[in-house]
Amino acid sequence: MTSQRRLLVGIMQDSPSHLDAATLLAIAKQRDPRIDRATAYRTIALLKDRGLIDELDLMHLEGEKHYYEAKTSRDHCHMACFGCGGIIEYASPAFENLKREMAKRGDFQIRVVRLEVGGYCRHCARPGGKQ
Amino acid sequence: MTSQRRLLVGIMQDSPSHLDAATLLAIAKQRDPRIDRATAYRTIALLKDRGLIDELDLMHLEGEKHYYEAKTSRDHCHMACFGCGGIIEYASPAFENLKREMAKRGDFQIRVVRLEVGGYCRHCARPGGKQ
DNA sequence: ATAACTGCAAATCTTTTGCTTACAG
DNA sequence: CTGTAAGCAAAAGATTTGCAGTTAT
Repeated sequence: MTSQRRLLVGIMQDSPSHLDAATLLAIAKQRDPRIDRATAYRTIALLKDRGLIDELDLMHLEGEKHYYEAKTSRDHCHMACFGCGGIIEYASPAFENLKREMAKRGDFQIRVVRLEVGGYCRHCARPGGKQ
Repeated sequence: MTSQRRLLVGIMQDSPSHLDAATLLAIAKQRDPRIDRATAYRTIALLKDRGLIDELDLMHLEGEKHYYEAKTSRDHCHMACFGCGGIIEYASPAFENLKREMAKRGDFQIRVVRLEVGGYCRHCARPGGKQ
């Protein structure tokens, strides 16, 4: 792995939030101004292929871009609030069970799982809305 | 709902497969040649807001476009095969349970759920790959 | 009337590609 | 050496927007 790739992976691991390609590139440029967009995108594609990062859409809350996060040991889902734009991560045994069930009953070799939920968080909850 | 919207919804309901915006537009144009791209996109956005259709990415198997399907009574997940490009739909009580659990334990009013899985189907299964 | 919908053309935004030079094993 | 990676500039693809004219309530 080259230094540029290490740099990009490091940024993703360090970041507390989910970064889109443009933001990731901007941060990388602070440390090495000549990193190019193409390099960022090519590296992202490569890391995604190797299963080192996950790609998210976060319900396209702000445009069509994608977000990335370093893969963690435990898969988790993302709940995106249409009210405040916040992202809540959620992991549970029930999610693991569902994955196992899909792999087995669906006879499918799972490589990537993406579970995203859109709605309203505790603070933005709508009085009327139940589900 | 205007006639154009009815037309677009009708196409989505009738289609056995998942349509992207461009294909949807092409089909609609066969019936009414002056429907414009903008109308298709605006209608899609509106239907999505009202919860009448679901938007899918299908793991971006062929580019960054989105796919749409008329909302069904039962949420289901989509398994996209990296080998043959096929899409398998999968619904199960375990999925429903997970949704309930997320809403309750995460204290979240769910409006949209999108569960997409990428990997290899029965026919494209890789000898070595287990998960 | 008043508000919502449409077509058309142009713009925007994100991501990808071709090509040449620079590096790493 | 030989293949892979990086920079640069231009292209491609999907979706959105401004505006003027049309339709529906």
